Amino acid sequence: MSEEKKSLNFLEQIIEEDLANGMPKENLRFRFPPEPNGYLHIGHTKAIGISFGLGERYNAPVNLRFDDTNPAKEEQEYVDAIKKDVSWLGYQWDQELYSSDYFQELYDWAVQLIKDGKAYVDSQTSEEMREQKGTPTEVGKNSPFRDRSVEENLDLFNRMKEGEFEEGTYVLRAKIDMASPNMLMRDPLMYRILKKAHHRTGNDWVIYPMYDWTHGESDYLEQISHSLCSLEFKPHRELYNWFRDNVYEYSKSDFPNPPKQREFSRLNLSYTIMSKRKLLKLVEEGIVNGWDDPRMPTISGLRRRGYTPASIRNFIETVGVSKRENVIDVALLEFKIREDLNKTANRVMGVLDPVKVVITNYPEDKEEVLIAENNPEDENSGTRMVPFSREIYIEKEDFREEANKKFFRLKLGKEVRLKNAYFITANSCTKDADGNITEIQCTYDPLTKSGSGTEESKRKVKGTLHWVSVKHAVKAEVRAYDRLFLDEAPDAHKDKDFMEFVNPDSLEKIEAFVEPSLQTAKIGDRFQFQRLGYFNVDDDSTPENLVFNKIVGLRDNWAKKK
RNA sequence: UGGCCUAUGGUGUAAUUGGCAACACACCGGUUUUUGGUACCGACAUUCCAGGUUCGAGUCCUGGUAGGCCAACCA
Repeated sequence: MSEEKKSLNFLEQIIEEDLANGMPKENLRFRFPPEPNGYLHIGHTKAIGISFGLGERYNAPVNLRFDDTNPAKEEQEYVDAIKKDVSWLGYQWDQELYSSDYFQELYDWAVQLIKDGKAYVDSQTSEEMREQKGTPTEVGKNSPFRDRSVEENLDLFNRMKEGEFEEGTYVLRAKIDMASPNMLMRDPLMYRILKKAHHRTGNDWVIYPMYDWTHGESDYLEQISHSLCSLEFKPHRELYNWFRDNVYEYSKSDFPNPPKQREFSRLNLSYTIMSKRKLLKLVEEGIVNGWDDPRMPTISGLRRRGYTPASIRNFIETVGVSKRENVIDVALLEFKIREDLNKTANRVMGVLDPVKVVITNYPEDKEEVLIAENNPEDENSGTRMVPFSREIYIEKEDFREEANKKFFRLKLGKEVRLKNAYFITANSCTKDADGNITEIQCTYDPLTKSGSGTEESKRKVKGTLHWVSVKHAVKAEVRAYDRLFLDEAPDAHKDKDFMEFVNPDSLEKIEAFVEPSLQTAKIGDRFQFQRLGYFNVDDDSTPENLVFNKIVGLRDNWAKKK
């Protein structure tokens, strides 16, 4: 057993240190805590991969906890989508939990804090409170209601809960320090009145706990050992600890293990955006056809596009974890799906931009069935039959009347190999009135049949073309995608809105011809269209109208040099 | 008139914690090839700057500089 020495990332180092300092391994417990207010995207996959990855590494449970404290933005639809996405990625959570499950417990602890003089009801407007809050460089001022008596606070808080007051009239605040250099410690809100139905608790509650109060205590109730989140929550850590330490005093016998929050940098991907709010805008404005549009960086979009869970997990793994701002080149993601599909996707032939080739010395009515290897990378993938006849389609760009030596494809007087078939030589071509080539006349060498073992079939030629027999071709719609944004970092411009960089030509619908074996392809099946790229069968596809998505093109050194 | 965080090739992550800067992607060049794919080989860095400690510094110290986050009854 050769142990590959893999260096630990900083989170693993923290855990190893805790373990070394006496934390029992059984205490390790993690969580992934999405708010069900949108669809998961590739950025979330990093957070998912970190916490679930740690769970796998240390054989520790990982909870899926929905952070559902804002009924105004959350919906069951999102809960369902998130569960589907996490499962699809191949992760199994220990318990499915909801912050809303803890509303009563949270309320009781809040009452306790009030009794201890550590929280108070404020009756100012949000504007007034904002003014008193100060700025990062100026200390804040105490609220005039900061010193209300415990009795009055208790009464008010209870009446808030009972629904006696309108939204915006009262809030519960933690009494900490209005002069703290950390804005979050300047008497943060714990509860606000929200008279909205919650997707799980319905109308049971009209006061809802805020993130900071909820999140840490949910971690605590679940006895999460390491609460991992992204960097922007770093300033929240002080408050996280304040709440945690105060509550700990009330309940350490029931919940002996205080959790700790640690932060890592979130994932950014070039040529796209990673903000639920902005992604929602693309959906709402019809820039894309929904959250699962194959151009979206959402998990559901990537899934529909044809990405495999393995490719995404590999991607996340090689991206790594650190605390510095980063932008990952989308080329790495593309590499990961090619790497996966190269080994697993069967090869087929499809012509996206066809021009007809007539093999003039091939008998009019003759048809033969050729044997084609499904996947040269996989011995067990077998072979399939591909029909051949006198008339075939090839790609327009695979023929030129004349071209230099660097052009390995078909040109007049030159011979190329047809993949799995024969060698052909172009003799002439016909054009329409505009000079477009409409047909190419070739002759074939009958002795060069692929797999026949003849000396002729082993001739070396520079070019091998993919093709589809005209008579047997199956029509299919191919959707080819370009990046959704033309700028490398569309939402990083201070002076420009990300919408300005939307690529108007990110979707191209192509009427293509594919080989007949694809007639029976099922939704989700992935193929390599030889020489073109990887494609999958889209959800819209039917046996009558096949629809393929282009997942990603093959690496193309020729295109680069042109 | 602040607090906190972060600086290693084009990108991202490493560096046995003070000992030959490594891996992957991208880019460039080559070999193989019935995919201009795959595979394989090669090229690609004065570790943000300036001082200091040390036989030895990406790592420690001092001082700068740059970038990020923090003023929602959002999470």
